[in-house]
Amino acid sequence: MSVSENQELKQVLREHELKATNQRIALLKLLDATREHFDAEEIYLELLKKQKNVSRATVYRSLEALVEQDLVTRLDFGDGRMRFERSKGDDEHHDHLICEECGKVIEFFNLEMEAQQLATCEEHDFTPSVHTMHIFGTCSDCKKNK
Amino acid sequence: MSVSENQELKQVLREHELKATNQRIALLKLLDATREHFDAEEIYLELLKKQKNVSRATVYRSLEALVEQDLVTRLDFGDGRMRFERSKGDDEHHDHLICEECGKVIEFFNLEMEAQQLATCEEHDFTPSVHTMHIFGTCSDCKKNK
DNA sequence: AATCTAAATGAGACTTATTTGCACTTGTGT
DNA sequence: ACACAAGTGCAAATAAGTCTCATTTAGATT
Ligand SMILES: [Mn+2]
Ligand SMILES: [Mn+2]
Ligand SMILES: [Zn+2]
Ligand SMILES: [Zn+2]
Repeated sequence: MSVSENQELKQVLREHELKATNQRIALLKLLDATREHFDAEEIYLELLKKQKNVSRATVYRSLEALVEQDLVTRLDFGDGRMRFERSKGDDEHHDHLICEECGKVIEFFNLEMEAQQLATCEEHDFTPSVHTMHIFGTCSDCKKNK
Repeated sequence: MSVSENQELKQVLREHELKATNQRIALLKLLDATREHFDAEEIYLELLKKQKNVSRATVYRSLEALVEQDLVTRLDFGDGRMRFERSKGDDEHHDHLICEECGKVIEFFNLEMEAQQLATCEEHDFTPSVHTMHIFGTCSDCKKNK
C-alpha cells in the first residue's frame, strides 16, 4: 500500500507540473500522515529520521513549490517561523485556536465567520485570496492544570 | 501642547511601571501620531529623522516592553518582520485587510465576526487572549490598475 | 536500454530580522 | 545632590530563510 501511495503522490505532483522527486514524495507523504503543524526544521528532521536523504535547502524549496501549487498550506502562528500542513479541499478549510501555554492547536470551522469575512471584503471592494484567523489563548487542559 | 503631550505619555509609561525615557516617549508619540503599521526598522529610521537619538536595540527592547504592557500591538502580516501599531481601547479593536499587490492595509471591525469567535472559543472551552484576523487579497485600487 | 537536458538537489555561504553581552548613562526614589 | 536599578548604545551573536554553483536526476527522446 505504501507502493501505491507513492504512485498516487507521484501522480499528484505531475498533475501540478512538479517533477516527482523522492524528496518531494517523502515530504508530501509525511504531511499526509499527520495533523501536526510542522515547521521547516521539524520536517527536515523527520525526513532525516526516516532515512530520507534531503537537505534543508530542498525542504524549503519543496515547501515553496508545494504551497505555490496549493498542495500545502503555510501557517504563521506569529512565533517567527512558518508552519505547514497538507492542504485539504475547500470543504475542509479550517482556522486555528492556539494554546499559549502548551502550544496545542485546535482546528475549527465556523461558516458564519467565513460568511462575514466575505461580506467585509465586499464592503471594501476587496478580493480575498487567503486569510488567517488565529485565536490565541488557554486551552481546556491547561486551565485544569492551574 | 507637545509639552503636555510628553507629560501625558510620561504618565502613561509610569502607570505601567516603565521608566519614562526620552526614547520610549518619542516612540510612543510616533505611534500615536500615525495610522501606519510600521516595522521596527521604519520606526528606528523615523526617530532618527526626527533627531531623536536612539539605537535599533532600544527600538526593539522598547517595543517589547510596550507590547508587554499592551500599550502597543504587534502585528504579523507574514512577510518576515513584525509590525506595530498603538493599541487602541477595546472599543477600537479592529482587524485587517492586506493588499498583496501594493501593501495597503485596510482596517475593519465586524461585530458578528467577533461574536462568532467567542462562540467558537466557548464550544472548545478555550479562553481567548488575542486573535489575528488578516485577510490577504487585492484592493480596489489595484484591481482598477489592471 | 542508453542518451539527453532542463529541473532539482546538496553543501555551505549569505542575508536579514531580531537578540544579547557588556560597559556606560539616566530616571527616579531618598 | 546621591545611589543604583533600569535603560541604552554598540557590536557581536542568533536564527530563519535564501542563494550560488557544482553535481545529480526525472522524464522525455532516440
Ligand atoms: Mn490546521
Ligand atoms: Mn491596524
Ligand atoms: Zn494548552
Ligand atoms: Zn492594493
